[in-house]
Amino acid sequence: MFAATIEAPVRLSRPRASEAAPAPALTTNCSACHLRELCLPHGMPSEDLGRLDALGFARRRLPAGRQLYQAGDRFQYIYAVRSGTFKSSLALADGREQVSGFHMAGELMGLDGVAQGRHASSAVALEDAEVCAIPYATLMDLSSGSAALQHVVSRLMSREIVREHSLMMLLGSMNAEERLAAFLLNLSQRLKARGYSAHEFHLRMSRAEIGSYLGMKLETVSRTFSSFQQQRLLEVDKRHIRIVDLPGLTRALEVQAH
Amino acid sequence: MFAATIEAPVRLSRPRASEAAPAPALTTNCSACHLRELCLPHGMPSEDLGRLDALGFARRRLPAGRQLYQAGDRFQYIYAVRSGTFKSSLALADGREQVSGFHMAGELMGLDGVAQGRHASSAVALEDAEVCAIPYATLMDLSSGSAALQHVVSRLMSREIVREHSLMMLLGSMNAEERLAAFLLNLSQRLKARGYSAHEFHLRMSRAEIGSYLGMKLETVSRTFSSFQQQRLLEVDKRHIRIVDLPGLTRALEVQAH
DNA sequence: CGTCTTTTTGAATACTGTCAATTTAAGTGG
DNA sequence: CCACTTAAATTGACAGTATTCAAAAAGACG
Repeated sequence: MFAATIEAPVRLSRPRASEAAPAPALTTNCSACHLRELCLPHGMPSEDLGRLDALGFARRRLPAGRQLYQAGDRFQYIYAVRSGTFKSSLALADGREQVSGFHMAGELMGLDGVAQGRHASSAVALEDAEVCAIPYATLMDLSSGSAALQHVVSRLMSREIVREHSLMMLLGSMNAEERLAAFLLNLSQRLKARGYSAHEFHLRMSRAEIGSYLGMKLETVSRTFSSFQQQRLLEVDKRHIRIVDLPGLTRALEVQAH
Repeated sequence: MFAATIEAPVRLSRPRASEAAPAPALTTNCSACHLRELCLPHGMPSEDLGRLDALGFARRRLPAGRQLYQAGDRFQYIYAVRSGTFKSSLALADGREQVSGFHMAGELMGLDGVAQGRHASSAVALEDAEVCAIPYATLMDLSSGSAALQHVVSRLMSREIVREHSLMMLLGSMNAEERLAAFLLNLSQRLKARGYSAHEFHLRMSRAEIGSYLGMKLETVSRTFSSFQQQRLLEVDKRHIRIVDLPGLTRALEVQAH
């Protein structure tokens, strides 16, 4: 059963070419997926890939702003982003939220739910998006028969730990310029890995969301963007970013005279 | 093979009652361990516990200040703290370090190494300490035959993710007093869970290490301790801490008028 | 076309960091 | 046993960075 509080009615927009398929709406075939090198199947031998295919993960479309899951919801699925961008965030006691990550195609969400059997964070689509819903229990069953799959899952969790390490480092020891530079360079790399331009892109998140993620106020984010522009490192037009001086931006990260 | 750069010669102090045992020096029997409810075996059915016992994890003693592993070292073991306290830390490009965690009896270290096959952080004993060295590959082999063990390991990794989440929140949205209060309350809880006083304890780490962990300078840590003392929340004598007003300290966390 | 949200920018404030001096504790060696 | 050295912690004064409050401009959306 889906957790009723969050699993929004799946609005399959324009069921294109779905008449022929016998399966209920869209399911995923990992071995044929264009994201396979970025996603769960990465580094998996083809025989195990076949087993993943057999599961046929259901796809879900979400319009911009829709929540995928919420902290406290029963944990059943991990989600692989197929398209669009998500933010995940934690709620503080007093109602504030802190953004804990942004996720794009091929990245997994929801691994923090394994610990308690309930999601520890919430995930929201920042633009129209699509995910694969991977039933965790099924994945575990499958991986007990496959050392390779087991390792892949463990490695993904560990990668999440490492990712958070670097964010901690950022939050614990960098100033505003270093934080924003790190953020932009990270985004740039991930976009490049997905075949997009590393130099020019559109931010899917607001200044407030960036600030929340980086541990600074939205005004400071805005000022830092302006400062980078004055330094001729960036050209900024609202959410459209052009990295003019990539080495310079990288230096903003390295030259830390703390 | 042990990674020669870090695996210090195991100095088995006083091999007590080891003559009779055929196994090389000290090994662990999880099912009889006084830490079993806090450590890896937590929540594991007894049959799986038996399998853990069969592995007989080697113990290692470390004097204060000795490194257990270093970032970049080949990843082979995860470590369970038996006694003593550890800090784990990340090295920054410019040589600075950031403390990413403190670990005490029953807690696991090294899970961040799974991702790359190399340790992503370093771990150092803050006082004389002892660990169980758990060979990761063996643990994986074992868990492919046991769904319960597999779940336990996954849950532990996920718990690490959640733990880091809360640290991110701390670093991203709290001021100095809130950070230190959160740190002390967390320590207090963990000590209590281990049968120690929740109100009075001895810090194993320096002001600089606390500051690094909390994303503030050592002087600010010191000032905040003094401030808590003036507010009659704590009594502080160097590293000896007495929590005088636990509810008050908790309020320092909740009353965030940001 | 008006409303609402997002972003930018300015000015003043607050908090934390920096630099420096002092105290205390812990070790070292004469 | 005491002088000496070293490391850790505290405290003060000042500087610098980020936050807060406020206002205006620019888009986005219905």
